[in-house]
Amino acid sequence: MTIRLYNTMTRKKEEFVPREPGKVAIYACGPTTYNLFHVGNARMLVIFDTIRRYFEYRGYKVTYVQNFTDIDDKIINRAKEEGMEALALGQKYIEEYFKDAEALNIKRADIHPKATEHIDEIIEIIIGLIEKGLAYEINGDVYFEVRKFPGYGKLSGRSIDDLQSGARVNIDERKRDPLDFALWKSAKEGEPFWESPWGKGRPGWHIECSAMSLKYLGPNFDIHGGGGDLVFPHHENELAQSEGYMGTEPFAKYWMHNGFITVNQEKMSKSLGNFFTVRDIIKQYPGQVVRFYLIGTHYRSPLDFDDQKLEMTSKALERIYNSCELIREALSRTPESNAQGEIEKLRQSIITAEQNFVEAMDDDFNTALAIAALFDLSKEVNTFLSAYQATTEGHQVLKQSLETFEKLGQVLGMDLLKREEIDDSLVDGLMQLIINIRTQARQNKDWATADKIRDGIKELGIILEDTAQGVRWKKK
RNA sequence: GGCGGCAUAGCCAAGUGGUAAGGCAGAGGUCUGCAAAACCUCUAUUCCCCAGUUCAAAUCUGGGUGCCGCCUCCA
Repeated sequence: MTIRLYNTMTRKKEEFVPREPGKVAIYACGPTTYNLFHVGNARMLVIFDTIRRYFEYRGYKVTYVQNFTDIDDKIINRAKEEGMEALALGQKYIEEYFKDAEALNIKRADIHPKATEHIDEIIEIIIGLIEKGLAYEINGDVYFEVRKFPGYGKLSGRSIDDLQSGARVNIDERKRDPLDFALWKSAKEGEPFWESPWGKGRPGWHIECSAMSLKYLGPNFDIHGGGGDLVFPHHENELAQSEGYMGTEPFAKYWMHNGFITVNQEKMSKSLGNFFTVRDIIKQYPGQVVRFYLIGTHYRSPLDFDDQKLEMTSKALERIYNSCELIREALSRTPESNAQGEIEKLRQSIITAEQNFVEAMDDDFNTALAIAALFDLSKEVNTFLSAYQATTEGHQVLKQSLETFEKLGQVLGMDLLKREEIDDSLVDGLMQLIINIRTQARQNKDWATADKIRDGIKELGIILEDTAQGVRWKKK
């Protein structure tokens, strides 16, 4: 079985054949660091993190690079508003980035390069492009000449003429073609700058990613990813520069793009202002719920965001948490070696679950289907448990199912063995007290008091469960 | 104007030729002091509409309708 993935370049699912056997080199365009990131950004981050985890699970040695664009117009403007240095602002939001990423269980990339730390490499590529006649300088600005690169438009599936007919605004008379884009921008008064052969200035957006991906992954690396809105112009331009500079193709073997998060069916974006930051959402929902929600839909489909859906996701996830908890409770019982029941069936279910999981993920990372395999296993486990007499052999297979939940969960970046709660030690303490009082009442068969307590705290959003192993409580 | 995507139950969502996964919500039952959790059963004769290809279509083709994205910074 091999992994198949959808390549934006060919608009088809293709079999994944790595550049080097057993290794995968992935580059994903990360966010511009002028703000806290929102759910839309989170989707891209979680998806590529999951893809990376899956390759690792399948035994590949992965090199995952995710950059930060830490210098550009938006950062400069934002810095002015906040009265900060542009570079310091970029750095600040990089730090904030890691806090939210951690909440979503997004692993650190192997390398997190920053644009501002690769100015030399960028300049070197621009020089090369000018030498090859693919770029030209005008008064300290350097532009890439799209007409000189024959393949321009191949990624986004458009011709230069199509693009021009729909071009909106902003025709710079100095450019040879309206679609020519900046490789180097001369610095205006008060802007941060670096020295270059064309004077003081800073790099254009697209060239940064060419420089960083080529530096860390080399030519013809495996997967280049990002949000669907980067296909044009960002990735198209990046491709043109990189292949033009290298003189070989392809720059990247597979291009992967995720669909957008929408709000009321409209794309969530910083520019529309209809965004929710991860920082805000995780005040109400654990990061694991947010992540589970993000991978509950295939990565190329649009995903509409609202509270109700997080609520549903939270309930669904609860099902798996419950299963794992039931297993652990069962395991805490002392096994008596006797009858064997449905052990073989459960053992088979574990194998089937993992097979289905792999099959789903192999098919263009179908996380939604992969999750269904976990639900199936959850059901099998619960069924097994409902008539379980603790046995040594039974314990063994239960342990195995628990390990499967853990392992496959981790591939998705989920810790299924631990229900994540928003911590609150005061509530924990109070709950212990309340449960003790209620238990006392129940022992006295004072059902009225017991029910009054249970109904009362339910109003407050806490559910009590009386189980054979004791009282459990959880937030609704 | 150009390019691309999507349309599956009350809701979310898989499914690219073989007769509709999974989750949430809902109904009934088992269990329980009563609940909850868990388990069992049920909940789309049908996949936006119309034609066509085929023994066979949610899946392929043509034509509609509706929604969305890209063509400007955006994951």
